[in-house]
Amino acid sequence: MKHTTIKDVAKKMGVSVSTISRAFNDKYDIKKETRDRILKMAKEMGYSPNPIARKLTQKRSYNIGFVVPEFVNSFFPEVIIGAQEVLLEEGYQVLIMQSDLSWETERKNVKTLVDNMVDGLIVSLTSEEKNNTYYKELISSKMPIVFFNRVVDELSASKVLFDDFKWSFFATEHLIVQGFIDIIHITGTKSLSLTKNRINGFEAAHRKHKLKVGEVIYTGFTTEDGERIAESLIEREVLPKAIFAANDALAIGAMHVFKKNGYQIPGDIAIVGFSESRLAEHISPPLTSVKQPTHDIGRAAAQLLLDQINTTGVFIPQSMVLNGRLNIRESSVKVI
Amino acid sequence: MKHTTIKDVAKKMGVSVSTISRAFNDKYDIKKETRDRILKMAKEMGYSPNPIARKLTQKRSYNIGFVVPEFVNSFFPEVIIGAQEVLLEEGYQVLIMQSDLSWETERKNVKTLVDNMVDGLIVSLTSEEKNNTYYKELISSKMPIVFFNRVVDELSASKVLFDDFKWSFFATEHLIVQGFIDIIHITGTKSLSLTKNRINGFEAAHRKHKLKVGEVIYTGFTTEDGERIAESLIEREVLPKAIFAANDALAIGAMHVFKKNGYQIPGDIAIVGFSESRLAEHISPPLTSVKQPTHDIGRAAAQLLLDQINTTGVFIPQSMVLNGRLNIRESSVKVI
DNA sequence: TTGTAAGCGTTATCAT
DNA sequence: ATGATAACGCTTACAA
Repeated sequence: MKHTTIKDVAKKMGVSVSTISRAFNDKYDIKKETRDRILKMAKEMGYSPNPIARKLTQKRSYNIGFVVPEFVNSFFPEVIIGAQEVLLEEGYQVLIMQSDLSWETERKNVKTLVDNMVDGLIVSLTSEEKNNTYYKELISSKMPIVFFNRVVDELSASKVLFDDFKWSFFATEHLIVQGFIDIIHITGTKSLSLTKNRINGFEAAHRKHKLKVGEVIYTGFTTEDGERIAESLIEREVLPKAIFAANDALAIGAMHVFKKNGYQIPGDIAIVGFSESRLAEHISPPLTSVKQPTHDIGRAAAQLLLDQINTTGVFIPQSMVLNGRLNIRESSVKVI
Repeated sequence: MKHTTIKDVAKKMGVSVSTISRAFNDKYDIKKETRDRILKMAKEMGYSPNPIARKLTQKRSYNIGFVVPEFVNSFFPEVIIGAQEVLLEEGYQVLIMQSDLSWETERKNVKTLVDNMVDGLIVSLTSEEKNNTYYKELISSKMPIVFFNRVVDELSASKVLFDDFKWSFFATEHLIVQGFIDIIHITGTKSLSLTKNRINGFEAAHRKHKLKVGEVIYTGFTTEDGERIAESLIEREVLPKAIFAANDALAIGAMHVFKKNGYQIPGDIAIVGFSESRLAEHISPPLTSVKQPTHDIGRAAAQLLLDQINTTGVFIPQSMVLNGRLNIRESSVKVI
């Protein structure tokens, strides 16, 4: 089964290749009648323009590249689905690549996508330091690109953001209001600004309530990291009264260890997570967590990207901040 | 920042384009010395061959397409990561597309990937009926392709399988041995053969133990489906003693509803899941489930695909069946 | 309205 | 060992 080419169709119909081409690209003058005839014949012969060849002459590929640091947690898949909804609607296909938390892999992924001439990119960084000059060049080469979740200020591109400071503040304040003092914040990669913002929110809540600012412990972002920290906490003389974790995986890992060691949650220690995962309401006790609007983040990123793609003149990068919600569940509610 | 082309380099170095080309494709005769000189210069100028143009003349793209029905549950992401491990090693990039449980989207995804000239495809079907003739044509057009998880016998391609019958049998037998009789099996899409195989295993275990075969209830594969079924079960006069769910989402949904209505698990009703998810050991009570070797499924699929890609003569499709494990946890252990 | 032919960035065949 | 040039499948001035 050889691929039918434009020439085959042209020959068969006794017209020139350009006529065929025109039939497939509405913008040229072509008699409606002949166009219909060509399209019909093409369908019969199973012909459709080879996108590779098309890309070589044109600019557009109608493919969008989506690069995420990982996708085992449902956060990124949910964002992707949101983006895909609006992109498919507009006739774009979404090519997804995951970086396995490695900036080298991320770099390769972006390169592959760019080489494949995607019309735009939606990216969440693995690192906020490593690929910056690369992205700068990419941006100044006019590649439409939108960052989300893990972004860096320095890059002048559109961004979809979440107010980590604010929601971290609310989450912490919730614990304080419930009467838990002596709260520890466990968080992941130090260098990410979402980490910094969450820490700032954590501290601000303490200051507002005139409390001594709680300890911050750095680790990774996985369940295993949460377990490790909980174990080290248990070895201490006194346990904190509450833990505010920078994501649900961390919270769930810690919770697991505490329960295994006979501690009551929230009785002995209360727990709050962040970026609510699917597990939150199904684990025991149900986990209080900050819900990010994953779906909408994806949709917004896609929209911003389309705006940029469709802008002919100079494009001014936009930043959008989306709103969240604190879902209060049993894990953080003071038992009397 | 225009893209540097082969001509730019050729002109700059005063050699012909073919020499440059040769330098980048080892297989040609070229003096080592000049090749090194060219490669060095190319790097300086930031030149690398344009893969689009390359694809137009060659066959290979060194891209592999990966199509999954969904990826919110961690099953597919884990498989992808496994496959990516071996593929990246071999210099391939992995383009992922998700079909959103729609066979139309799946069809478009595969087409996009094929149009982009991927060297091979790894696919898990959304439906076992819908795209068959399409895949048949694809296969007979010599596109290397490996199916996994959701496959159809009819298609003669390599497959990575899991012995659903066997593990369903074991899971059911475990419940029987624990003393639970009156077991109900809830399962998803009727038309999938993995569904049928799991049902067969469920029934075979009953027959082996000379028990009346339990009821089978069809629904979808989501947490919400599990919740709905549990509710309808509660409305009945008598509750079954145990539930064997065809996946963890279903099990967890059902569990959630039972707990909310005050039923003890496993006291009032025992539960077993399938395709162990991350949640299994973190929910309460921890869920007994059949663990599939997700990682290895991915690796095996990738290996099979590479074998096919690297076979010059006729390729004989291979099928691999991977082994699982029944992780017994609290949710299915008889309380005395 | 349609055809001719140059060009997109490579690789591959044939000379030299 | 290297250079010229056709070819890959398509788009797009430019002509007709």
